[in-house]
Amino acid sequence: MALVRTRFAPSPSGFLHLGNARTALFAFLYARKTNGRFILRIEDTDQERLVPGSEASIYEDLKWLNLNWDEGPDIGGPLGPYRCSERYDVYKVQLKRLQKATRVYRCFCTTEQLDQDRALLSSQKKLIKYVGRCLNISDAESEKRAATENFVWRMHIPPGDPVVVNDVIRGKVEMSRDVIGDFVLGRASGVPVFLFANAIDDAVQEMTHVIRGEDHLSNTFRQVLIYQALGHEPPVFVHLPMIGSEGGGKLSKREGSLSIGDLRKEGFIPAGILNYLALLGWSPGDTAQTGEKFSLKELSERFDLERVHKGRALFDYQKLRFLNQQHLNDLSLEELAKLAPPRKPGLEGIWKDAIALVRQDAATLEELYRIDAFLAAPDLKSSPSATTILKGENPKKALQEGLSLFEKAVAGNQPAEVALKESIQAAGKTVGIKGKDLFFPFRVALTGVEAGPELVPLAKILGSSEIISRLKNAIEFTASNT
RNA sequence: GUCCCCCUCGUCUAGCCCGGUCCAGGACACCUCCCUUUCACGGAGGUAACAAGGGUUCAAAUCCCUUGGGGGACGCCA
Repeated sequence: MALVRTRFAPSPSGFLHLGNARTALFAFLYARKTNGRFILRIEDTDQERLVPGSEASIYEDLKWLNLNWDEGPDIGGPLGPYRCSERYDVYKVQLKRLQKATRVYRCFCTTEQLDQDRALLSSQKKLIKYVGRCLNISDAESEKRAATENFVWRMHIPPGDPVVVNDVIRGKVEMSRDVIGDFVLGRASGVPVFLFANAIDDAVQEMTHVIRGEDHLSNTFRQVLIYQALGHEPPVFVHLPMIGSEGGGKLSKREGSLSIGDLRKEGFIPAGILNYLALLGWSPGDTAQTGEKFSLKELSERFDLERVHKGRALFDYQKLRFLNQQHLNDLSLEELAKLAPPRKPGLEGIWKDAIALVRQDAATLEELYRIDAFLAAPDLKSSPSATTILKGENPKKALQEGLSLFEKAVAGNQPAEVALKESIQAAGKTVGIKGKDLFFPFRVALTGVEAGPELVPLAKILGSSEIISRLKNAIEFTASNT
């Protein structure tokens, strides 16, 4: 079997989104699985929609995800260039070939005319396609008008057998020729439209598998017609189901958090995102036995096109979080600290110990920074927990007793964490309280809240003088909190 | 409107091709309990689905048809 070549062909008109990223992932996985090649091609034929910087950000996001390509605009390759805007001469040559093989004619219709045509057809509840106004203009007249008028090249589709697309996921799909209108291949300037450039590039760059979103399925019939006219064997088509948003609608740009860049900012890591994405529309089939956690390497080994779903899948933030957490658990404290370094000065020395206290809770790197709230002294006045817990005689007495015991203990060179634990227990005995009645006042006094990391390890990080200061503050607070 | 595609728990899915082992299995979320002097983590349970209706068959989630619902396409966007 020939070497598998798959490609990811984004247009540099925005950032890499989840849907795109999954398409890239599947193309990548299939190439890796088959020891083939994964190619990146930038489809920048529409200069108007080009967003400066987006090409660079696509590279960055793909690299961050570890979806590395074997050929591409930045690294070159044997069948380049890999940026459509640098391939206009290729399209011109192929357009000439196509003109010899089939009817390709100039269309002088204006945008306004075409809009009117479509509006009319729509109101008549008819099939919307090109009405064929310019189809019968003679070659001589066409030539003449081309000198002064703007035009596009259209490929004529005469009646004939239905066009067949063999799709790995959907099977054999047919479309009648008469619903396919004469479509545009390119502008007078030589700039092709997507449909044409894309088909040509896939053919010329010897792609064996075209893996892309289902939204391209209806384009595929036109592209097959181009392949047939040119005498190219069409690639194997793989149209992936779409991803829908949590509410069931489109996964659109308005859901800003769904771009890879934003997910990265939210503290998701590549392994988690990739794992989640792979399971969106595909399943290895035996997850009841194996579980659902897979590394990129495992995915590369297990992936297959046959098990890709037909129906669309809805994005589920919770599950993304869950899988991200699973992969976060694999990271050592060193790695975590490197990926999520302290944001406040002076924390470098204790940072690893600090994040160790919250890593169990954290589904994202960002959630590691919850520890910051405990590292800073609490503002008891604005804490609802302090107002309710640090009330009455017992908590006050316990804190006072605890503080004095703690001060003695640390003066005797006892480590802060040991001193705190023993002081709390001793204070409880003296005052005659235990359990939550005893520990909650101390927890709230030290952190301001009732829920948080374990107190004793936290004490070790905070150090004795900080604890003393917080306890004093809390005692002071109890006096005013009546 | 026309064409194409799709439809198993709330969500992701296994099973469907090759009907019986499925009064449908797993995971996320949710609920309960255990662990825990907090929250979480972890552990043990639980609620919850074959879109509907017709066929075919001894037997249908699995095969066929119809209806319904959803998505995509119909650009000098990709």
